[in-house]
Amino acid sequence: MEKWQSTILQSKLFRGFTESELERFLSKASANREQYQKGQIVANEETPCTHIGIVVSGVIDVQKTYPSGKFITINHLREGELFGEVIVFSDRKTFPATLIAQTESEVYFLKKEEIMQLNQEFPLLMENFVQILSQKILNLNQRVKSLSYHTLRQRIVDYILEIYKIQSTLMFQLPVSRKQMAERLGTPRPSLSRELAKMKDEGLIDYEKNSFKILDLEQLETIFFE
Amino acid sequence: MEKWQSTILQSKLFRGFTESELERFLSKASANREQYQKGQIVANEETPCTHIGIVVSGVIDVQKTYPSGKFITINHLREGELFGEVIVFSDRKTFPATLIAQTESEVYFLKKEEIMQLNQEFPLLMENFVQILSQKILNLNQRVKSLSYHTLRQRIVDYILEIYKIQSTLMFQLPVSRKQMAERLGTPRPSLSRELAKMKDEGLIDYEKNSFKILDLEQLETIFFE
DNA sequence: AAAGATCCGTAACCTACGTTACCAAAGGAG
DNA sequence: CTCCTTTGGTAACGTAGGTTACGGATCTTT
Repeated sequence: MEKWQSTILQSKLFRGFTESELERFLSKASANREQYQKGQIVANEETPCTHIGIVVSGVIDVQKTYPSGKFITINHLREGELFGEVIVFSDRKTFPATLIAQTESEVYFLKKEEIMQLNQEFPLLMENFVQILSQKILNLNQRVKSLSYHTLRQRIVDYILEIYKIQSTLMFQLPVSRKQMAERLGTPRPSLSRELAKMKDEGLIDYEKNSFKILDLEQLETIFFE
Repeated sequence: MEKWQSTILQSKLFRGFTESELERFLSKASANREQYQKGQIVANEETPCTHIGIVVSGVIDVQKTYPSGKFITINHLREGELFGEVIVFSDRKTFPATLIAQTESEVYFLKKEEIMQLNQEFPLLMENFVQILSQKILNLNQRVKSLSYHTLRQRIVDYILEIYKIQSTLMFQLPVSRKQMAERLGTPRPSLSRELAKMKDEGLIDYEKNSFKILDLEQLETIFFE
């Protein structure tokens, strides 16, 4: 089995495939590999997207362009990673960002229609595909949730209640340092300290070092409604 | 064609199906409709999710429960709406929230395995399914983007640049009132006025009533990097 | 044990921006 | 035209929380 094939085998799209299954699949799909030089455009923003791509080798940058022409790199795609999987089957049929080879790269392309066709013979492919999308949604939901809190205290309470749910006890050890906790909550450490102190003052929680205790669960939850 | 069937036909999952196709589909799938009284639980939080549900009649509330037992209703599912579609194929196999009938309701269930099987004969089903997920991701991305801005000015600039992209001119008419714009940006109107005035002061933009003019595009974009 | 280095809490300061209030301009309705 | 409602600008105030600085505690290295 060639190297590019084993790379593809490791992508989430082919999870669970055996080597022979993959080879059988590849023999039925149209051979569609492309090479890119460093700096070469793989796909331009607003360009139609008709294939899913799997990075076989190299690194591909995802760049968002601003009206003035400046851009920022918002992601790096490495070996085995996918792109276009969200776009091909959506209403919006064009790339939301530019893909550009950061190093010399190779990409395997899989046409939308082929995925649908080969589906019968390789149901696992579609199952993987759907799972990739589902997982993405769950992650985004999580992200939206934490971004939706508009006060630091809400994020703190959310975090504390999460631990409470896992450990099922009102007294628990904080599994991380203050510094880590602050990072996780996306706030500077002094702000976290201050807010925790305030909450202790108000009798909502108590703590000493990393031993925490929830004093007023009901009250804690009310802050989500503010 | 019975009423419940035409309701299902209007759900996104069966978009593009003809009546006869749907009937053929339903005859091959296991008949799986359930009735619920008002207040009856359709699915409990943290309970395994093995089916996709389509609301045939009535309204079903989606409720998130807090540790203390209190809950909030985060969504209402009406006729033709889906649930479980994100969960069935993901790692997390359990419901993230409780489903409870707000009125007397009926639900059509479609087993995960059946979707995969009937896939060959009804490829449109899977295509619709994938499209539903894709669309959801795009919406969530949009949501994350706008939530990610942590200053009012960033949201304002994002909004202005959006109009600029559409109209492709540095001078344009604002298509909405200040009040509407403020709502869209999720900020009180006085805050918006103040910030706009500040930006005019700083020479970034100019405006008079609803006639806007971008004076320093480069400078405007830099605020995304702060 | 001494000397850094890292972690944590506290306090002072400052900025963004929500809130409220008030007034002017604009648009309808009589 | 007058009266009233809606819309928009401005200013004063309050608060959350980011920023910086510092001092004490804990941990590590030699």
